[in-house]
Amino acid sequence: MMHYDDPFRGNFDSLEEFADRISDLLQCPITIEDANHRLIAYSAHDDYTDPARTATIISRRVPEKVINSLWKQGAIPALLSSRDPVRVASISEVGLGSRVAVSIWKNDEVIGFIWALETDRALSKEDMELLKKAAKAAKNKVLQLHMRKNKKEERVQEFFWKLLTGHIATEEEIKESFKAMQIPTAPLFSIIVFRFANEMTREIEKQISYLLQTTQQIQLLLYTTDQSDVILLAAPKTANQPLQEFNCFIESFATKMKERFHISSIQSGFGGIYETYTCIEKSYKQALTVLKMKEKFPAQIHSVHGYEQLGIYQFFDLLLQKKQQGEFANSALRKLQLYDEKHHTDLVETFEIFFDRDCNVNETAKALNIHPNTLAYRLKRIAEIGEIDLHDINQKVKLYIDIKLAKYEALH
Amino acid sequence: MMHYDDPFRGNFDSLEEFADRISDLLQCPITIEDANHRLIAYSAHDDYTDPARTATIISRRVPEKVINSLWKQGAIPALLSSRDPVRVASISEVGLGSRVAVSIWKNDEVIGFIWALETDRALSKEDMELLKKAAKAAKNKVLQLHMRKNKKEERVQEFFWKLLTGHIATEEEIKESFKAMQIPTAPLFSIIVFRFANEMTREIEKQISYLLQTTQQIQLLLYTTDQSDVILLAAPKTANQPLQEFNCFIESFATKMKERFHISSIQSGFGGIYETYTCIEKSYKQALTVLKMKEKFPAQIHSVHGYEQLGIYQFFDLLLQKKQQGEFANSALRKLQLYDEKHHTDLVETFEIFFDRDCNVNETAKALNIHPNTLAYRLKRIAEIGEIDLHDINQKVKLYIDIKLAKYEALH
DNA sequence: CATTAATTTGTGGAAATCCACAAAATGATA
DNA sequence: TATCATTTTGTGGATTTCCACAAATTAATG
Repeated sequence: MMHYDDPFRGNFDSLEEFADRISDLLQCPITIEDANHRLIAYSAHDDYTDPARTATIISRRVPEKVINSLWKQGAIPALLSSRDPVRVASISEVGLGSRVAVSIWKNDEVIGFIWALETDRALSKEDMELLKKAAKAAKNKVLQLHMRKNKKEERVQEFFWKLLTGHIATEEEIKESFKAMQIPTAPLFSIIVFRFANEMTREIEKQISYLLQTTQQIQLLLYTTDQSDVILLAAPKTANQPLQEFNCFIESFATKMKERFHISSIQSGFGGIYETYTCIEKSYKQALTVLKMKEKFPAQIHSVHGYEQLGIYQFFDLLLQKKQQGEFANSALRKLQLYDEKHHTDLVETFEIFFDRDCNVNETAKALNIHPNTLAYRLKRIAEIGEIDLHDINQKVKLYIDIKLAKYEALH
Repeated sequence: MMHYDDPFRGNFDSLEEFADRISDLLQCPITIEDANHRLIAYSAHDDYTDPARTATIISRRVPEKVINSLWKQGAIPALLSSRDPVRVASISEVGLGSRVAVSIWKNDEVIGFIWALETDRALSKEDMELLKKAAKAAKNKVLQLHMRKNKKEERVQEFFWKLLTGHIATEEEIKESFKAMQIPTAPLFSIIVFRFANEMTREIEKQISYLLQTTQQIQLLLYTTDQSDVILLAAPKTANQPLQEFNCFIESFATKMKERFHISSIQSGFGGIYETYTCIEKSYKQALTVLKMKEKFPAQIHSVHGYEQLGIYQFFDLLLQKKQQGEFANSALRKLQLYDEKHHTDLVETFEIFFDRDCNVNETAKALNIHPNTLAYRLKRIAEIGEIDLHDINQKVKLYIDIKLAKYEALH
């Protein structure tokens, strides 16, 4: 094998040609990916590749389970923190053979990776050095793609915000724009919003973007950020159980953010699942409603992400408006509140928890740390003082909603 | 028809002559009233007038029920706020044909009205302009009368309608009027509405009036009728149990009407109980809401008269609006409805009755004429098919409300 | 501080609910 | 018509709830 000072000096028409060159020099299959593990180029003269590489080439991106393994096992973190080649042991569970990888850098940012599969021999020190040089040489080629994508992204982002704010009126106009920007369409979709505890740094944003681009649980159509919110237009993979798919995706996203980046306390919500694009604004608003309600009623609905699962809290904004106009007086609640204040009792809270627990005496007593008979006594008093019939579901539900509504109002 | 610059330039000996002049120009019957709808003058050359006009001329005042209709329908408010002619669609219930009216102004005060009946043709733009000129020309003549009668009290019924339609803005103004008309005031009050099955005859109206005047269960402040409704402004005798007092009064009123006059099937409702008179309009609307809800949900709330006792049905109008905008999708309900339709089952109804009966298994089973175990089985199926947790009160309440709301929508 | 009312906890038995299982009835389908 | 899945009804026993009563504790008041 000959070693020039710079074996990649020449001009290459395409990255494919470049990949083939590396492959020739190292005598092993080469794959080049962008920062989001999308396939950019691969060498063609190879007679053996492992299942992971095959799948990557077929789907033009690295399979999610492979990415996950590489994260867990530490390869990707290493590549993101060092400019030196990294050897990756084989991971048979995901069909990944032993390989060496190096990251492609532009200033302080990773913009891609080169992978060299060790088919029949381990790469030597010199080979590793060569690979490192290759990464440097690939920089400009990859950068061009990167730049192009960035420019396109900006246009797309603006378009997305138009959708979110309802500034494109007709379905056709939207569909045309989707086509023009080569955004895939989907029969069903919803807006997902992730809300972080703090405003995101450039760094975190990149990591989130990475996670989203590489997920395969849902189909990501569009994506943008707004201060501490990450907003997605996402489609379920199948039309069968969209709610569950979204929920799974959200859960796993939160888990990954925690595991990989130690970012926890992410709140999330998604709006209604629609089939017409003019509903995007509505879905976005509903997603925001979910987040708002989670903030106000963390105990009741922390495990809920979908607008539909909000249940009665869906219409609390509406009710609050009316309530503040002086409608919906509830003298039962007023009497109970008065009594509570005067006698330092907790009748209102007792009823609230009682109803929260599906009117189950034992559970409620446990939750309140009181004897079941005490609860029975209190319920009797609630009926007397509030002059309500605790077997009349209408009265009960109204009182419950009014209690929650009062809480909601107080937190406003 | 000739159009002078001012066709009313000449001097008229009387307003009758003036009315005839307008009638000649517009080729339609003309009536001139003062601000209190007392007849001042009318044209004589007409061969057709509608019942409302006939009655007005005979009694020298516009019949109460006609005034009431005009308030409710918005014609009088429009005339009081604009100097332009207003077209009033015919109101057949009170024998009022289509007409155009214009108000007569002195500075910022309305001192009278001119009515032009559209007997066989609609008035043109030019005719309307002419009418407006006539109103200006009539000012001085009417003013003379107005001055003479200025001190005379406004008629009570019209005042009541102003209150009911929210056309008196300030509390003080209302209080002054109460004093001026020697209507007693009360610290608390509400609007009660009785709705009869048919429009009331003069005879029945007299009997009702008698019953109301002589009751001592509540204090009757004001009283009017509107087609088949009797509308009261009533105050409780004591501030202690106003709700109960109203309920008792309503029950006993219904009983008496039945016993003495064999009139049954009276629906009744009363609005919120307030202490400021500016809430009269609100209380009236709430009373009407009670009646509307009783009509739609007779089984649930037939024994309820007060708005507060409506419970969750208070906000059904609000929710329906949102529902029709495509919010509040409930996939659980959709699945259950689908299943019911496909398999001729009654899962939705089962859940509805179950929740109606406070989730009591035995009672529900009895109500549905099924074995308690059958109910248990159905509930299990409801949980499975609707994918809901029957111990999650939020999901249950939401499903219940959505079922009732769907019923409400269907009845609309 | 004594008294009284209101609240909490404890006990036990009647009533109900819940649950598992089985048998019977019904309905759809081929 | 036979077959299979679904639905309804029945039975019995473990568990829970409901209710009445009583004792103990706490709070409020003069």
